[in-house]
Amino acid sequence: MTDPDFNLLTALDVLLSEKSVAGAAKRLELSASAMSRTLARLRQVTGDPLLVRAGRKMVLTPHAESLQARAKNVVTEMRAVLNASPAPLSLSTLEKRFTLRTNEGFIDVFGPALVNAVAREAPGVTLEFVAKPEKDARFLREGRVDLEIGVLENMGPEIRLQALFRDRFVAALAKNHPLAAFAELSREQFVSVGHVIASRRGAISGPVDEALAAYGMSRRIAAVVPAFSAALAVARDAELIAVVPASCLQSAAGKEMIGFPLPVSTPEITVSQMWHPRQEHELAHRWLRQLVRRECRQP
DNA sequence: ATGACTCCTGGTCTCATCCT
DNA sequence: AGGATGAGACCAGGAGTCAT
Repeated sequence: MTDPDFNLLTALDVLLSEKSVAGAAKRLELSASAMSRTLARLRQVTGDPLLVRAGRKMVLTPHAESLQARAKNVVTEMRAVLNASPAPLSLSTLEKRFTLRTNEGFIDVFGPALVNAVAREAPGVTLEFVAKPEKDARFLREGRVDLEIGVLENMGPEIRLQALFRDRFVAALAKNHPLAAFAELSREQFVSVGHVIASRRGAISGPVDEALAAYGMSRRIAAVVPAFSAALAVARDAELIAVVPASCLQSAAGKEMIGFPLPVSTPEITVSQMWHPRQEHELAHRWLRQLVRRECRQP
């Protein structure tokens, strides 16, 4: 059995990302005709047209879309294997943009410290924080995100993971709330006040409600908001309780609140940073991971 | 070991076709 | 009409084979 031509992988990666024979040819410094012939060989090897006409443009077939992320990974790995001694990392001259996918609560608490640390160590680096409406490993797989930060949940077996800190939920009240004068909150006090909860998907029941149900109790949900920062702001001005991770109390909104241990038991959460294996040995990415770990020590 | 030969791969050039 | 794509013709260079 003969191996396929592995040079085709590079061409496949560029063709799928450019979605154009001419564009891929330009990027690989080939003629359009040569690129066209390469595409023909790829079609023969894969048994799929890969790129098909759609008016003046070309579009990917479903099979090509399914190959896109894998091809990119393989090419990156291949380059890493063949470049045994990468150039040393120079932080002072490093020009790079890292995309971090995380929730806004993390940005509120750790964003400023991370940005300051990056500015000190690598002034040419830009941190781009993007919203995380749902957990999905696709963004890491497809290389659209460099780091994902949050609580691990079905991210896929290949995703690399490093715990940053452990966190627990607390009941946050405005400092001028009548219950704020107490040393701790009883379960009765906890359910005597309306609650505002943060839920990306609009779910209004969680571990706290399950724990309360064990005592035959329930709380009144007065509002559901999409983010912990919004929950704190609403709780502060509407005399509600917001159940948020303790780390959120370090944010600007959180500093105006008092956090009480929950009167019911809920599991701790571990906040981790996650990345794709192709970034494992990349020096700049390794530096970023170390920086995030350092700046996110137990809040 | 070396040179001649053959085959294959991948390049350019050119032109036809398709689409806006 | 003009741009993008694809395919055929042709050429150059590398790799393998074989005789010397």
